[in-house]
Amino acid sequence: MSNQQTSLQPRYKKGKLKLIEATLESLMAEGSEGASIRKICDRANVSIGLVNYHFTSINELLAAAYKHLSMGVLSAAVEKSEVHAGDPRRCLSAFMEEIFSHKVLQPSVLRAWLVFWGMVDSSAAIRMAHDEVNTASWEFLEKIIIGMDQQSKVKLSPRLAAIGLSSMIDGLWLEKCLQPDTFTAIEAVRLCEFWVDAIA
Amino acid sequence: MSNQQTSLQPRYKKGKLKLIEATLESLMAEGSEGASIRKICDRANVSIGLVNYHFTSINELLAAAYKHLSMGVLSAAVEKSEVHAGDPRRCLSAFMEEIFSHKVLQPSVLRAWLVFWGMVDSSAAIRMAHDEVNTASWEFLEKIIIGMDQQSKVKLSPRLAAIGLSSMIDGLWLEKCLQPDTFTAIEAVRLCEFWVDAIA
DNA sequence: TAAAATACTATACAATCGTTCAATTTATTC
DNA sequence: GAATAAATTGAACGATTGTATAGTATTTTA
Repeated sequence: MSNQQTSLQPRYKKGKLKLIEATLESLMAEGSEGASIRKICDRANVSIGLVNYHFTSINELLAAAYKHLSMGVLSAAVEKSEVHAGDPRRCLSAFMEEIFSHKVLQPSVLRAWLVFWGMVDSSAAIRMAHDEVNTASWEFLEKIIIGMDQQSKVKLSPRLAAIGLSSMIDGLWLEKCLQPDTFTAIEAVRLCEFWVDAIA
Repeated sequence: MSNQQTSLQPRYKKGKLKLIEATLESLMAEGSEGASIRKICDRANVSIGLVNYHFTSINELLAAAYKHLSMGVLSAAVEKSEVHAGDPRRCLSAFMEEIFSHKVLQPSVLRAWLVFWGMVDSSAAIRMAHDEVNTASWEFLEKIIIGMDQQSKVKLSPRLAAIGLSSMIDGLWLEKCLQPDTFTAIEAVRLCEFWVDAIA
C-alpha cells in the first residue's frame, strides 16, 4: 500500500500518522487480534501511552485508520476514472480496474477491511467513518451510472444499479479475503463489467 | 430464527445444542463482544465450565454455531428451491426468496455472520466450518446454473456466474448489516433476479 | 537562550478473558 | 438401590486488555 496521502484522506501530523499506519499493518497481518494497542505500538516502536495522547481511545485510532485506508483506495480509483470524464462507461472500467488491482486485492488488505466492518456496530467513531466512506463511494458510483443513463437509458434505476454494483464489489472483496484462490482479479473485474453491461 | 434442525445441520445432544443456540443469540445481540464464554453461558444459564466440557475450546463452539446457523439457512433455501426441480430458473428464484426472507435479512442475524467471517482467519475450526458451508452453497448455485445452461446457453461460465451471484448475495447481506436502511429485501431479490436474467 | 508547548515514556490499575480442574449433582445402567 | 457415567458448578489461575497519569524528553516560540 502506498503511503502517499491522497485528496480525500484527512491530514495528520507525523506522530498520529505513524500510529495510523502501524494500525493498518497490524490489522493486515493479524486481523482482529492485531487491534491491540500493545501490538500497534510495538509496530510503531512507541510507547502505548501515545495512543491516548494522540487519540481519545483506541476506537478513534481505528476509525482514523479505516478512513485513511478506504479514502486512499477510493481517491486512487476516482482519480483513475476521472481521466475518462465524459465517458461514464470507461469511468467505471477504470474505477473497477483500480479497486481490483493487486495493491488492493491482497488478502491482508481485505482482512483489515473485514476487521473494520466487524467493528462498525460497536463503536460510534468507526460507524461514522464507515458511513462517510460508504456514502462517498456509493454516491460516486451512482453519479457515473446517472451519466450512463443520460446517454442511454439503463435498465435499473441508477440508485439500484449502484447498490448492486457496490454489493458485488464488497462481496467479491469478502470472498477474496475468505477464500483467496476462488477467482482472479481479472475475473472479478470481468464480473463487475458484466454487471455494468447488463444494466446498459 | 427457527430452532428446528434441518437436513444439513449436524445433530447435537441437548446440552451442546443449548450452548450453540446461546452463542448465536449472543453474537446476534452483541456482535463480536458477544463471543465471550461468560456472556454465552449467562444466556444459556449454565456455568462457564460447560464450554470446555462440551467443546475443546470456545473456537470449537463458535465453529459449531457458525455451521448450525449457515446450514440451517442453506437447508431451508435448498428445500424451498427443490420444489421447482426441473426448472432451474424457478429454483434460483425460490432460493433467493428464502435467503432474503425476513427470517434471514435481520441485522442481528447478519451481524452474527459478520463476526464469523472475521474469525475465519484466526481459527482452524471456524475456517473449516466456513469452507464447508461456502462450498456447499456455491456448489448448489453452480449446479442450478449448469441446469440453466443446459436448457439455453448462459453468457458466463456457470462457475463464474455462481461466483458472481454468490458474491452479490454476500455483498447485499454485508450492506444490509452495515446500513440496514439502504435497500429493502424486495430490492435485494430484484438485484439478484436481474443478475440471473442477465446471464440467461 | 529560557519558557512554553508538544511529544513521549513507563508504570499501575481494574477489568476481562479462556482454560483448568476438584467437587458436586444428575442421569443411566445393571 | 448401588455403582457407574455423564453433566455441571464454581473457583482459581495466568494472561491480556484499554485507560490513566506523573514524570521526562524534545520541539517550538518569543
